[in-house]
Amino acid sequence: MSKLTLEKIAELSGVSRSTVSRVVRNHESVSPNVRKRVLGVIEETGYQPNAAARSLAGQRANVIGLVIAEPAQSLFTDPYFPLLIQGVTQATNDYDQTLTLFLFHNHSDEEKLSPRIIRNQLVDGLIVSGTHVDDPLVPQLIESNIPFVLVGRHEDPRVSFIDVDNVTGAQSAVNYLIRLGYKRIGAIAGDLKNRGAIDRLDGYKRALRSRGHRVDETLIINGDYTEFSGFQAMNQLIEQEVDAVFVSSDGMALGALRALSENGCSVPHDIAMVSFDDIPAAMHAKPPLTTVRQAVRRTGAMAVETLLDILESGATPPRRLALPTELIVRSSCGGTGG
Amino acid sequence: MSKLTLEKIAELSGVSRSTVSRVVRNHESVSPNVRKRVLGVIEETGYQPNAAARSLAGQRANVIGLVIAEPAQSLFTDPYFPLLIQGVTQATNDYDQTLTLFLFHNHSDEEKLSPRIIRNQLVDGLIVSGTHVDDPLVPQLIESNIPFVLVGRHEDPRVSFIDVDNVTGAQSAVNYLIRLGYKRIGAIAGDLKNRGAIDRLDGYKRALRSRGHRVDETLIINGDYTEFSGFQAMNQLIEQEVDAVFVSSDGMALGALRALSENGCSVPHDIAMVSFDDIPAAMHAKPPLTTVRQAVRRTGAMAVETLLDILESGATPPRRLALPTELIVRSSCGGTGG
DNA sequence: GGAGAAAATGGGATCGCTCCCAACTGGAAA
DNA sequence: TTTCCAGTTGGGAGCGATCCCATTTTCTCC
Repeated sequence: MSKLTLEKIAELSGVSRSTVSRVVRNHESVSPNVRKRVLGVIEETGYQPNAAARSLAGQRANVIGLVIAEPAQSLFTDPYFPLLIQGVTQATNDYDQTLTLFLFHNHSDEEKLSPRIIRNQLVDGLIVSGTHVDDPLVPQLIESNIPFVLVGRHEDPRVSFIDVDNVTGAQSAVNYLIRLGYKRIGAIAGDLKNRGAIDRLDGYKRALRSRGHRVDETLIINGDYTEFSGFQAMNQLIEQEVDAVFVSSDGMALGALRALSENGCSVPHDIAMVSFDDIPAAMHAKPPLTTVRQAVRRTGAMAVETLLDILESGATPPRRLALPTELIVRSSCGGTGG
Repeated sequence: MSKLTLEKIAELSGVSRSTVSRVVRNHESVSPNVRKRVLGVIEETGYQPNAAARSLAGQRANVIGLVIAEPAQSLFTDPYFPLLIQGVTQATNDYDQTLTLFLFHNHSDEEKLSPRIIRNQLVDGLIVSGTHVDDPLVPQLIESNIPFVLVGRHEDPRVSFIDVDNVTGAQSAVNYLIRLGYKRIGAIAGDLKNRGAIDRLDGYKRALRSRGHRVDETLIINGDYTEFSGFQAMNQLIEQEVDAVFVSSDGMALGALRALSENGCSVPHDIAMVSFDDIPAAMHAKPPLTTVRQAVRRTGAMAVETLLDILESGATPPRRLALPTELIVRSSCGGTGG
């Protein structure tokens, strides 16, 4: 079949190019019967507007970009990004947007790709996740005037973001441990280049302080969100004789559990554990993990909705949202969960 | 800064639009000193060609699409797709291509998206994964003449694909069990709408037959690649008093391991296990899994390379590649692995 | 040194759409 | 009936590249 263009549809329905365009965009006034006729032809022929021409001529391409600026180690270890991608694609499908994925595997990718992303005009706007604190990408994006939504909060007041309330979530988890009577509560933190990891650790500290406990830095071990780093960190913590641990992600908690079991420690009998994320595997761990649930898919979908809103109504005022978390009680702390 | 176009670069370097275009595309003849001058201006200004204009005017947009036609249940349970995405993005970054991601969450997505993908001219070509046997998408793509590479083999001789040699891989795994002396070997299959799952089961059967064993259909349980389905399937198999199991994916093997441990069966003492994939968690399972490694990232990268080759040299003859697998011996079968 | 070929360069036409303004329509008001 | 205006409709002018052909420059060789 020959290539379908606006012009061809116009010809077939006996109107002009402009009118067909108006019908397709569903804008401005077109008389009902002309509209119906044109829609009929479009339906029949299966016409789809050419995206490239569209974005060349007008301002919108209906393409949004998802940037994952993570050096990607945990990309497959941890289901966070897959879930985020799911949420984002779900929403882009619903809103008839096309998704372009930019995944930085290392710094040179970042340097190579970011100018392209910014000046290419391939995308109408961007959803940006996995950035580190002080990531140079964010200021670059601000300066370039490209509309974008960050996943995770940011200090700059001009930035729109969707955040998960990590501080409060972590705080509630640690409060729960304190309430159950644990005294010597360690923490396994995530990669502290990461805003979320910082906030979770901050929540841990706040909970301790607000209940009159001292924060003992020797009880805080840094990991990097991988299962293995959780394993290593837990092995260090065991020597500190903690009676409970707050682990910043379920993925690391799984590693921590493995370390404990290899050392003959029973959970929660010898050491209690709370973690963060509520990934599917958390429920099936041994013992099932008490963990702070964050709605990752929801976050992705919200990011898309927020970006589309910005695209339609402008970037000011910046949209700043914090999604709540929920403590899912299972048996890894003893207590109510059984 | 005002918008950078070819014309502007031309002006700045004192040549014509066409010449700059030739420099950018790195085609045809341009005298060395002019080329150098133009490249200098491009470097200075940070010019990036407008992708939309490019694809409108020429034939290539340097955008390739990745279609994941999986109703996405296992998308985050199993690291297969994340790894594939990694491999693909790695390669698209290396080859200066942009990646557009199409994720079908359900059938209505597929129906809605596939015409758009095909006629939109958004992408130069497609990498298609997660399709079922008899998926209507494949014939549609063939008919539409859009260049594409399938991940996983396909009967139609016109289709180019990158396959993993699932039959041989499964066969070697089951042969290994047989060699170790196991007699009553069960199987937990993947979703049999899936070519790979069929092939793995086929490999299992071939191995049995080639060693003179009978295939007992009551020892074959179907799962769907999720951890939970592995758990359920194993619970059924226990009653069949098997002494070994071939599990079609590590994700299901993890569930099977859980079922066994809950039933007080020790691995490999009471029941031996081999599985497929060699995901990162396989190494950390208890006991570490003997499993067939498939190079998923490599598959993704190969798919990109193959597609680019097709884009450059035409789709005929179809490219058909099978990647080898490797049996990684750990301790879940007893035997050499310790 | 000049003819002819090859290499380098320039500019018009074009891709398929949106934007904008002009022109046409028909009904209400004068 | 004429005038006016809102509601429609049509078509020209780009958007920023590529492609192709025409033109100019440079090289080669007799």
